[in-house]
Amino acid sequence: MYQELIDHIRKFVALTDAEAEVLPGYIQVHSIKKKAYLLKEGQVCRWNYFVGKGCLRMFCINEKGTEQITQFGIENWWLSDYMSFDRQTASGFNIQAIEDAEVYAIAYEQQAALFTALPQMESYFRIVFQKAYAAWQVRLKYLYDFSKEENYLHFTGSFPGFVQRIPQYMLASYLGFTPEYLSELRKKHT
Amino acid sequence: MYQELIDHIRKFVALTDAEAEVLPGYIQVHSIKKKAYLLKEGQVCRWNYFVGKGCLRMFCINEKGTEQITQFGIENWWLSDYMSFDRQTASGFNIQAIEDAEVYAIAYEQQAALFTALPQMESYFRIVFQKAYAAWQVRLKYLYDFSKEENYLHFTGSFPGFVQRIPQYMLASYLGFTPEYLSELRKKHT
DNA sequence: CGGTCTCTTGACGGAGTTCAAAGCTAGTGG
DNA sequence: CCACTAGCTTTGAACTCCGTCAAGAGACCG
Repeated sequence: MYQELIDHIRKFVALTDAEAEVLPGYIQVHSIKKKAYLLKEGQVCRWNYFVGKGCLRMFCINEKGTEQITQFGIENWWLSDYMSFDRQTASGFNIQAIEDAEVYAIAYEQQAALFTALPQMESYFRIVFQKAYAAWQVRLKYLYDFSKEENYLHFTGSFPGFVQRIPQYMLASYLGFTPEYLSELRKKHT
Repeated sequence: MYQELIDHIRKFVALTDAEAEVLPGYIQVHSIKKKAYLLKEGQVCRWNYFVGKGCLRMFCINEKGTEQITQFGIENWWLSDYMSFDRQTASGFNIQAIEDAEVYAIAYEQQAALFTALPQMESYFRIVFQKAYAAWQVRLKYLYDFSKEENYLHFTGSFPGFVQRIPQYMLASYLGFTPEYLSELRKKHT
């Protein structure tokens, strides 16, 4: 319990065992069944989630009524709609479990208290967000620089294990094209 | 001097006048001429830049040899290649001034000392990065959800003043299409 | 002024979408 | 543990958005 989170925090900042015991006062554990929703479009996003086990997806519904996946959340990754979370306004996203999952969740109202109790958590999140933003810059470079075919090859080459965990149509949605075209690419590349 | 930066910091955390006087010990001011480079592909990114005046662009060169703009940096915005900055590895990006600019720059080696001297700066950057990441999530939603035409209309509608500051071909590059197609869109929408 | 950027125009081509239908797979209940 | 069904994946044909290429017209700076 809390072990995945504690391990992750200790990769970036110091945290004594005594301090780690304080975490449950500010961060909850939620067990999520496959297909359950952690956030629905139109709601105010109350939680910032850390994935301990399992896999989440974040998506929105476009004007044609199809789901558009923008992010996956896997083990050791923080996921939330940060615009909605930060401003406590209605979200334009959905977050759903695509496997049974165990997540650690910080409520919006408890965030400030956590930073007061454990100031190094402020530092931890500074580092986490900086790295997440850095990863985004790289992702955007690929998105713009390469064709959809090249993006597919790059992604499957980089995360072969992950690709097998999710249905093809979700991969297609994440990469920004149709399941039909993905099928064509798969045939082409044996 | 330092006023734009101090004002920005004070939007998010407390900073006394005495503390503000410490900033020049850790953060430098650079005056940049139009077209000058702040970072070139292949270099290690040493600096994290805050734009006080002027406008920067971040771009990479794709395999066809054309420039692909991924971000602009305008007043009150932090800009850097955070992957290269964080890991001190070779960058895949260029950063260039597209107007004469005045920027505040934190060197990689001074970052830790700044956070020790002014712990609230850690909190400030946590907030800055969280908001930048939130803005990215929204940008990605638009990128995937809408056609290039809709993206063009949305961007020009949202930032009419900014669009007039930059050449058309840079706008086309940022939005992910060709100057020729942008020209077509402009004609179509009077 | 003259030359180099920048923007426009139009013809053509191709990457990727849409639609419809058929084949598969996996979960569920009996 | 099997059978049935709903959801997932594949196929193929028609179509369309947008890129490429080439050439000309402005616009800006020295």
